Order: sequence, then C-alpha cells, then structure tokens
Amino acid sequence: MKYRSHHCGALRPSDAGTEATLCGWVDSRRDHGGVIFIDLRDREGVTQVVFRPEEYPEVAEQSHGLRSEDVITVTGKVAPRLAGTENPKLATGGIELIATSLTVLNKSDVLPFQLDAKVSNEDLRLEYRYLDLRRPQMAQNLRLRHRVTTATRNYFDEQGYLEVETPILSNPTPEGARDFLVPARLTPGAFYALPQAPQQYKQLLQVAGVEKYFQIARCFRDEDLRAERQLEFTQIDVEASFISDVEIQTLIEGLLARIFREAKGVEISTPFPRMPYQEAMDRFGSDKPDTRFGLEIIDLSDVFAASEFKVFRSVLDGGGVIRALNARGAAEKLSKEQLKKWEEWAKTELGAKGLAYIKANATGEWESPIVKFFSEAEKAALAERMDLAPGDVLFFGADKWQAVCDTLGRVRLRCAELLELTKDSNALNFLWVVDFPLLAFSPEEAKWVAVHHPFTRPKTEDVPLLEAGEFAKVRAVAYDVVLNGVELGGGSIRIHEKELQARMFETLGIGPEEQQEKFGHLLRAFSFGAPPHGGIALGLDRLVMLLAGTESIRDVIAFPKNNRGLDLLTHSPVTVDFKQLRELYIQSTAKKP
RNA sequence: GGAGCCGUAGCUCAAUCGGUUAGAGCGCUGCCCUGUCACGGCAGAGGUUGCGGGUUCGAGCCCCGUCGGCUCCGCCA
Repeated sequence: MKYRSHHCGALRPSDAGTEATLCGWVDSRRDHGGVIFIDLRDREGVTQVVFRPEEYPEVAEQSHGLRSEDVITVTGKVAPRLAGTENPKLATGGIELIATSLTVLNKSDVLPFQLDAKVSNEDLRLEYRYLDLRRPQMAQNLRLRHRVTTATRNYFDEQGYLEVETPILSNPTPEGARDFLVPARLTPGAFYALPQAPQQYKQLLQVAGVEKYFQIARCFRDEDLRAERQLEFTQIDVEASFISDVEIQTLIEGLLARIFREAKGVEISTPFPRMPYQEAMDRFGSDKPDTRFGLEIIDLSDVFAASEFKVFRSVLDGGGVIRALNARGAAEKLSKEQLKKWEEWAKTELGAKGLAYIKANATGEWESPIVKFFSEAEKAALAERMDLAPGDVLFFGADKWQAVCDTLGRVRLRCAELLELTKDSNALNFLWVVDFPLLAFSPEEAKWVAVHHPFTRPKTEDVPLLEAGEFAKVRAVAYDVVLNGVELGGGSIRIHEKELQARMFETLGIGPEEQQEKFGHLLRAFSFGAPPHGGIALGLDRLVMLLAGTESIRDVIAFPKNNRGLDLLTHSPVTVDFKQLRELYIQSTAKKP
C-alpha cells in the first residue's frame, strides 16, 4: 500500500482530473450532515478533502467518525473547486480532493490544547512538546534552524573548511562556567566533563595542520537558565591558521550574509562597521551597543570640574567621571513617582549609588533634586552640552568610569524601551566591537582574569604593557559581532607561542605546576610548530531566535529544558538506584525528600 | 543566593469595594444540517479558584506559609 502520491501542499488546478493519494493529520472537519469537508495537513501544507454521500456513500459514512489529529490516508479525484468556493488563503485552495477511499491509520485522543490557539501555559507545551511542535510557528522555527545550519555547512565547505567533531566527553576547565561532570567507570574516581566549548580541541586541530576548521558544536554549561540560555546550546565554532583578525571578520560577514539570504531572504550590507571597545563603552555604555538609536552618553566631567556639589566633587576627586544621557521627549512619560521608581531600580538592580535626573518640563522649567547645587555657569554649559530642550529628561551617572558605563548603558536601553525607539524598526545593525581589554581585575577573586579566555592574544604593540604589569591597559586581538544590541558571537587571534601562553597563565595566577597539570598538553603542542591561528564562535540558538523574531530560546530548540533545567517531557534528570551509582564509584549526598 | 510577576473549566481569559448558585469564548459530547474553510443551529457535560492555614457573618479577591511557572539580578572565561 502506498501512503501518498503527493504532499498536502502539492496539488494545483493543473492536476484536476487525476487521482491522488494524500496522508496526514485531520487539521479540521466541517461536517454538514451530508457533505463533509476535511482539511488534511502534513508538513508541506493543507488540502481540502471532500466526502460526498451521493457519490461515495460508504466513504462519506466513514468520514463522520473523523476527529482532529486522526492520522489518515485518503485517495480521490483531484477536482477544481466549484466556482466561488476557491480558498485564496491556501496554496492548494484552487482544488479539492473528492475522496473515493479512506483509511484511518491511527485515531487521536482530544489534544490537551488547540494547535491553532495561543497557549500561555508553557509547562503544558513542554510536557506535550511533540504536539507543540505540530503548531505552524514551531514547525517553521525547526525549518528555519535547519536552513541556517545547512547554509552554514555549505558556506564553510565552499570556503574550504573541514567540519571536525570534537569530544563530548572531555576535560573540566579550571576557569569559566560550572562543568557538567560524567563519572568515568573505567577510571574509578575520575570524571570527564562535557565541553563548555571546543576551544582547546580546535586549537589543537590547528597544530595538527587542519588549517580551516568549523563545527556546529553542542556546548554545556551548568549555570542558571534564562530566556535565552539553556544548559546545552549550540555554537557555530570556527578556527583557522595563518589568518588575521580582519580576515576572520570578513569570513563571518560572508557567513551571516549567506544565512540571512538563504534563511530569511534578506540582503545585508557588508563589511560591518568596527568600533573599539573603549568607544562602545564611552558612547553607549555597553560592549554590545544597540546602534539603532542614539541616546548617547556624554561626558560632563569638565563641566563640573570645579563643582561644589559634594557628590560630584568626591567622585571627581576620586578619579571618577560625571556623565549623562538625554532621553529626548521622555518628560511626559516620566512622572515624579516614576522617576523615583527608576532611581530605586538603579540602586537595587544596577547597584548604582543613585540616579540623578533633570526633567525639563514643557515650559522649560527644570525639575531635579540636584540642580540647586549647580552654578549658573554649570547649568548653562550642561544645557548646551546635552542639547537640553523642553520635554527632555537627563539621567546622570557619577562614579568610576566602568560603573557609570554600566548604569547609563542600562538606563539607555530602558529609555529606548520607554520611548519605543525600536518598536517598528526592521533595521539590522551589525557591528564589530574590537580591541577588547585582555584582562580585567576581579575584586571577588582578588586577581586578574581573562576578559575573553586565557588563550587570547594581546595586541603586539601592547605586549610591553603586559610585561610591565600594566594589565588594565593591555588590549586583546579580540572581537565580538553584535546585531541590534545582541552579542552573536566572539573570537580572537590566539597565542601560539608557548612562552607567551605560559606568561599569560602566570598573569592569571596559574603557576607553572598547575599549568603543566591542566594545560601541559596545549603547551607541549605549541612547542611542535604551532601555526599562528585564531577563530570565533557564534551562538546558533541566539541567531535563530533573532531570525525567528522570538524572545525565548525554547522556541528554537526542539526539546528544551525549563527554567530549572528539567525536561518536562521525559522528566530528566532522574535519580538512579544504588547499584548504578556503585558501578560508577559514586555516592549521592543529596538528602532524600 | 536574591527580586518581581503569575497560578480560576481541557485551553485562553473574566468575576466591581470582600457579598446570591464562580461566568464567557474556544474545545469536548449528543442531535440537526449537502459547499464549508473561524461552517451554522439546538442541547449538554465540565470547577476542591495550585495546596495548607489565618482574618471575617461571609474569601477566587485580604494576611501568612508552601508548591509550581515565567522574567530579571548574581552567575554564564
């Protein structure tokens, strides 16, 4: 028996008069007592099937029992729709299949939710994920993801890149996220770790002479989940030898252009603008600036250089900065009470000391808790520098440079949301942020940590600064690609010399012994003619999210976990019995519920 | 580890200030219906208002606790 001659999206008026067999799910039924219409759905579309009692009484009788989501195969004559009953909403709306025989392959129970309606209850969607994936939007997302990965593979293949699979059972990483551990039965008491990224393997592949590597790589991080974060996620991972940072950026611009063209039918313009990290932070308060709107941060330290306002005075004397941004036209949307809430938000959520503001009313009058401390000259200079007009609201940041950037960067985004600056925008503002700092001081750990990762190469001209211990000033050959304020990925040119790598580890507080223990394999590999190399990794899930226009990573992953890392469909993770643990030389210390 | 929002029928939601028997749409079941495509008509079933406690003459609504979901901060080299 043949299930189908055509898919449900295939038949057209030109097929009229032929016989066809379709199979799929009953999408809906319209039972008129006599004639019965069934919309039959498969992955390619929907076709109307008609059961006519006067022509095929037995089949029509049988069709009365059909219910939503029953799986059937049906044979019939392709006929043009009666004049006036064509359905322009359907690709197959010009024809219908007049059923001559019907086989019910499988009945369906009533579904826990309707496929054509909004479902807010996400537990339910995840519990019945296989039904959720039948919904058109979700099915479309799966296809979109496939188109992205296919475009990626084709692109890299054409560029001469080799897809190489790297181990899922690998080693714990001393820095970075918490690892998922897997007990090694064959080595009692030892553990594998699931990779947070294939970083070391892809560098070792360069030492191996692969020269051009990519992988659609699953990565694992045992950290708390978020709307755009899962325990396991997928990276487009790339590494190449004898390549410059600009060449990698060009390669990735070509990839993204290809993906947007093939997955979305959109042409994007390349090359993307480049912006140094310092400039991104200064102007936008973020290392992944959304450049679809202005609201730029402006420095006022010189305006208040002689300020007698205590707060500003002490900040400036302590080496801090005074900065502000102008939320143009926000005055009518921000009452005094709301401004108070914003200040509270800045304090509790952003950890700011406060959020001073000046609200310029429609009349031009200033409402502000701090303006009384300003001199006339300061007020005039401030108004001019900020281009302050009636209806504007200025927000101030006064603190260390980094803290002011962080606070005003967040305030900027919140203002953009309030003013709906990106609401109807279909702009695609790609951007390379370059010249990241190599190192950052971590007050919690009381040591210097790698901003990107410990294999990132310092800029050649900044190596003397590294050697002089001026760690904060050392820039890395590192770059992030950003789209509309979302970080799509990041990479760097790596260190390929073992001496420089050892010096880097040392700077990070990893002594010679620990280096040998944890990175000996890498340092040894570097001693056997490691080529200069570099690469990048792009977050595939996030990219597909942007293309699909969804806010949740769960919408672009077939079987995601919920907020607490639970798979509501299969109920993983599960406890295992003592015997299974004993085989692995493992004992649980978890308290029994 | 912390904060916010939410939890009412299978689903999506309503229920005025704390006040009669907790409603609607969709879905479901039965009957009717021969050109619909959001088919239509009639009838019907379906509720421990997440759970536990408290305040009150009276609680879906107020209070406390708890469980669950989502979002954010921390965390994510």
